[in-house]
Amino acid sequence: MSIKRIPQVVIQRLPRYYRYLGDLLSRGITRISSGELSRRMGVTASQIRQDLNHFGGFGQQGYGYNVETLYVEIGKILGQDQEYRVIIIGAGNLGHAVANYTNYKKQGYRVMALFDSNKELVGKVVQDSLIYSIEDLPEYLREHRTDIAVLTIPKDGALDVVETLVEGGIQAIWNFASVDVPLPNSQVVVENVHLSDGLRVLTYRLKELREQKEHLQERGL
Amino acid sequence: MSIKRIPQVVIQRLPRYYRYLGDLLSRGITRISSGELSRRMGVTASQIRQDLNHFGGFGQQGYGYNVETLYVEIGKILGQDQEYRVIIIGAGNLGHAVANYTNYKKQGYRVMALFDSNKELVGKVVQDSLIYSIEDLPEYLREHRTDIAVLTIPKDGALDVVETLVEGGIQAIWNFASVDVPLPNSQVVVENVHLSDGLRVLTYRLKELREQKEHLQERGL
DNA sequence: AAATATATGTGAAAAAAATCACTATGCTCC
DNA sequence: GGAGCATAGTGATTTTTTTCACATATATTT
Repeated sequence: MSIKRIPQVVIQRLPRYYRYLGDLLSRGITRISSGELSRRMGVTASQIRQDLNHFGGFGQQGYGYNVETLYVEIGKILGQDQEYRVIIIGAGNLGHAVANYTNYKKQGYRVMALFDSNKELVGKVVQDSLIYSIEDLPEYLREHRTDIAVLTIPKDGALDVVETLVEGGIQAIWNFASVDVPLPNSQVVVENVHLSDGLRVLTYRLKELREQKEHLQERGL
Repeated sequence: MSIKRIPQVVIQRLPRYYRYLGDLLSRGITRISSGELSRRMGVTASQIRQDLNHFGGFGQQGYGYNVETLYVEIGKILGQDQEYRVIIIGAGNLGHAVANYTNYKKQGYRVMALFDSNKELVGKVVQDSLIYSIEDLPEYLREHRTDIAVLTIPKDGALDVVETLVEGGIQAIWNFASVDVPLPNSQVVVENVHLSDGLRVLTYRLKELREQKEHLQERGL
């Protein structure tokens, strides 16, 4: 109902709700209350209700939420009611992993092609998709409508590839190259993934945990 | 100086500062001001200064920050002054990718072994590390001090493996299995990675972008 | 059919995070 | 070595996010 902008933090929480609801759905659970969902997810019920309310009332007082309805509605918000054509630039292990992962269980993403600069890989097939030479990318983009490009290449060539992609009309880039891709212009959206960031946060918390332990030991516990 | 707890959001931003500083360092830039760094990173200078101040004054008025000092200091905060022994559970594409990625350029992480349930992979070598049978995991853990376990397996067996890991004394789990691992107890830290969450946020923003475009077209622009 | 229990939606309050704006310090250049 | 400039550190303010708490609506039970 509201014209008010949806806060970014809320958007970032939606995929997690979506996962949990999908899980409930596959287990045959048809109804869920914010309280029960909050217990399972480890967040507050209040936050769940407030988040969902940004998009309108999906629930019913005294009853809760219908799992399927809520799942579908959040899916729509996230754009999961459409199919996206995906290409993957970089057919190394990570490219393969993403190809597997993305095609998995028909989630609305279709990997159409992979590209690599290694001539030995060109012509091979991954998950029903062909690996092309990176040199064929401009031509491919001219001939095939493509929604999302995934970058699973080392950082060195990454920004050049981005230029090619943007010139070829790509509107969304999922970037795993270890370099931040700045927004080339307002006609493109970019999601920069830095796996190592998560690993470093983990290390921080491990350090913290160990320090805590030491403190306890010092006090003879 | 402070005993005050560091906000989680600040911790999550540190790895990004760390990356940018590492990049500056490798390009021979020895000094940087919060203003200049803010321009490069696309955040406010104020936020940078405030974030860093949680850990004490690393800068100097009228000069800025010494890139190397700041890099090293943030590294220490993140626990990058130590080496971590890593094992990878799941030697598929993602496991391989993480093995490559984690060992890269001697970043303080050493991949010691991989484990897989596929007998055909057992005995092979990835990045100087041997692939073991998953059945050997308990024994391995008894004999080798290990800091971090990475889970790159499908979600089905994931929680069982976590149990084995925790019983074996693992304190940190970096989980790529498509299921949230709840904190088994307060002696373990877990970082759940859901690649698809980022993809869905990207899709949301792509949808938004396209809707915006449509609106503009309707108004004849 | 009434009574009771449940659980949403939401305005208000509280807490957290980000930004502002200024002070004081040390650098740089003349 | 002094003047002016640049910039960190930081208290105050603003904005954003989260949580609280309750009125209302629906379901369920007796």
